Amino acid sequence: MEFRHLRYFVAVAEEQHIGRAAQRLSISQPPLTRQIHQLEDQLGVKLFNRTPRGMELTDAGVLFLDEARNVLAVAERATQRVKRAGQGKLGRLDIGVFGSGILDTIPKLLLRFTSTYPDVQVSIHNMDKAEQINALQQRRINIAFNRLMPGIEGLETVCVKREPLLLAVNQTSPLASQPSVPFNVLADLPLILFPAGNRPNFVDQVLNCCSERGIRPELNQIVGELVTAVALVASGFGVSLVPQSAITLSLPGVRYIPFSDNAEDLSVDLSCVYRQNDSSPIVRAFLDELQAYVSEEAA
Amino acid sequence: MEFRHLRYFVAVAEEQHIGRAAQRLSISQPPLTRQIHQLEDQLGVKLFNRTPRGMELTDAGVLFLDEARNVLAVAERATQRVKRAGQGKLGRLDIGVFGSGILDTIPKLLLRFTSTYPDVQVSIHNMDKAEQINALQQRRINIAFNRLMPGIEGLETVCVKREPLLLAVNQTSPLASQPSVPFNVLADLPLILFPAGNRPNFVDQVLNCCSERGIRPELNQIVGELVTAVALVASGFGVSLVPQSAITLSLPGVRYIPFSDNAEDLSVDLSCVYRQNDSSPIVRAFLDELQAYVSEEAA
DNA sequence: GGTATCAATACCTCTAGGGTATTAATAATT
DNA sequence: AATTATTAATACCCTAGAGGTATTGATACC
Repeated sequence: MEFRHLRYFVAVAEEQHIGRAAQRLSISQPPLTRQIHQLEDQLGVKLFNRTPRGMELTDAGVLFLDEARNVLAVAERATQRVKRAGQGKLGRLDIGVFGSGILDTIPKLLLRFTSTYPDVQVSIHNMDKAEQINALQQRRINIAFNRLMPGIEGLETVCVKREPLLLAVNQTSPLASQPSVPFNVLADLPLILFPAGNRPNFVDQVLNCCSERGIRPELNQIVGELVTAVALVASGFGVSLVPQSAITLSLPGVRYIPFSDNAEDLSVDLSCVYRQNDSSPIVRAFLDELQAYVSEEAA
Repeated sequence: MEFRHLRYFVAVAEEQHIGRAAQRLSISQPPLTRQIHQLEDQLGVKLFNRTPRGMELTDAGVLFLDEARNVLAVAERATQRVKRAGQGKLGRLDIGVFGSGILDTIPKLLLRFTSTYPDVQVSIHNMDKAEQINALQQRRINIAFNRLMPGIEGLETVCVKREPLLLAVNQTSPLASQPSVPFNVLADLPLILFPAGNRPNFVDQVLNCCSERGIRPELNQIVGELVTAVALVASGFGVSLVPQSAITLSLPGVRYIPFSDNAEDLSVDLSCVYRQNDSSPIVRAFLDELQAYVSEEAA
C-alpha cells in the first residue's frame, strides 16, 4: 500500500464516483479503477459497493475512510514539522553563558531570536569558559558566549561587540564627580578584579594594560565575578574595571566613569563561539540573526 | 513522498549505514541512496550527515525518524483494523427481537457470537414484527428474529428451529398431572392467546389448528404477549398455548404439558430475517455462526 | 426497447524504481 | 607516505507498473 492508494481512496469515497474523483485527481478513470481494486485486494476487504449510480462505501470502507484521512493528516504533519526543523524553526538550542555576560547584549539577542523562531526551545546554561569549551566539543551545547576566547581547533569565534572599560568607583571617591579620568589614576587606587578561575583571563588583560603604561596598581583582591566586584566597590573596598554593559547593574553608591585615554586595549570583546562543522539549521539561523544584530548595532 | 521513502529512511536511520540497510530491505545500495536523496530533496531538508563511516542523523533527521515511525505505525494500525472489519471482527450489529422470543435460543446464539467476535458491538432492539421489517428495510437493523415471518421482497428468512407447542395449564386443573394430552381437550377449555397486533399471527395459527380438527375453542381473550398469557394461566383464568422455550419461564402454579398428537402443525418456527443483498462481513459472520448453531442443535 | 451513465476491461506508452559496474572520498593500515 | 579497505555517490541499463485511449458490460431511467 502506498500513499497514492489512500489519496485515491479518499477522493473516490468523497465523490462516490470514480469519474469525478479521477477528474479531481487529474488522472483518467481506468487507472483509478485499477488502483482502488488493488487497494481492496491488498487489504482483502471490499471497500465499496458498486452501483450503477456510482460507488458506495461499505461498513469497512467507512471505517477505512476515517483511518486513511488520519494517516494522511499524520504524514502531512510530519513533513511540515521536519520542514520547519530544516529551516531552524523547530527544535532546541542550548547556549552556554557566563555569570555577568548576560547583562545586556545576550538578553537582547535572545529576545530577538525567540520572537522570530518561537518554536525553538532555547535553554540557557551557566558555565565558565573551560566548561563552555568542553560542552561545545561534547555537543552538550551549540553556542557559547564569553570574552577573550582563545582560538581552539574545531571551534569558530565571532566578535559580537567590543565594549569600552569603565572605572567603577564609590560615590564618596573624589573621582566620582569627574566626567572622565585618565587610566593612570589606577596607580593610586586599591583595585578589585575578576573572575577567579583559569588564567589568563580578564584579570591578565587589565594587568597588561597597566604594565604597558608603566603602572603598578595596588591589586586588592580577585573575586569570582563582576557582580561581587561591584558589590565590594559599593561597600567602599576599592575600585574595579568593568565592561560598559555593567551600567545596567546600578548598585547604590557606585559610579561608572569612562576613561579619557580612548585606547583600543581599554576595551573588551563579547564573542560567540560554536562548532566549525555544526550544520544544524537552528545554529545557522541563530548565527544569521546574530550577524543581523551586529550589523544593526554598527549602523 | 511515499511509504517506501519512510520505510527506507527508517532502515537507514537504524542501521546508520546504507549498505546494511539495503541488505535488510532486500534491495541493492544505489537505489536506496537515490531514494534517500529523493526524500531529502522533497522535504528540502538534510536528514543525514554523510561520514566515511556511514550515515548519521541530523537534528531534523532525529525528529523525522520519530515522525516516520509514527506514520508507519498509524498506517499499520489502519490496515489491521480494516482487515478485522472485513472479516466481520470489528464493527456493530443491530438485532431486532420480539418480547418473548429472547427466552432461550437467542441468548445462546448471541453468547456464542460475541465470544467469537468480541470486538463487534451487538445492540439488541425490542420491536414487533412490523417494526422489524421496517427497520430492516431502512437499514436501522441488520438482523431480526421472529416467528411466522411472511416472505417479503428483498428479505431472506432462515428457520433457526421449530418448537413444539405446549399446553400451559394451572396446577389446579385435572389435566395438570397428565404426562401428555390430546389437542382436542382445547374444545372444553377457556383459551388465552397472544400476541395482540397485526394479524395474521400466532393466534391465527392456533385457530387454524383447531378448525382443521373441527374444534371450536372458547377464546377467552387475546393478550399482548406470552408472558402476560402465562401470568393469566397462573391466576387461573384459563389455558394457553406456548412454544417449548417458554418452559424457562416458570411462574408458580403453571404446568406445561406436551400434546400427544405429534402433528407438524402443532409447532412454531423461530426464524432469522436479514436483507438479501446485505454483504456486510459482520452479518455474514453472524449467519455463519447461526448456521453452525443450527447444525449442532440438529445433531 | 432504447438511451444514458456508470465501472470494468483491453491494450498501449513511458516514467521511474531497481539492478550491475564503477568512481570518488576518506579512514585505517603498512 | 603509500596502500588498502570501506563507504556513499554516479553512470547506465532493464523492466515493472502507473497512467493514457478506446471499448465493453451492466444497469437504471426514460
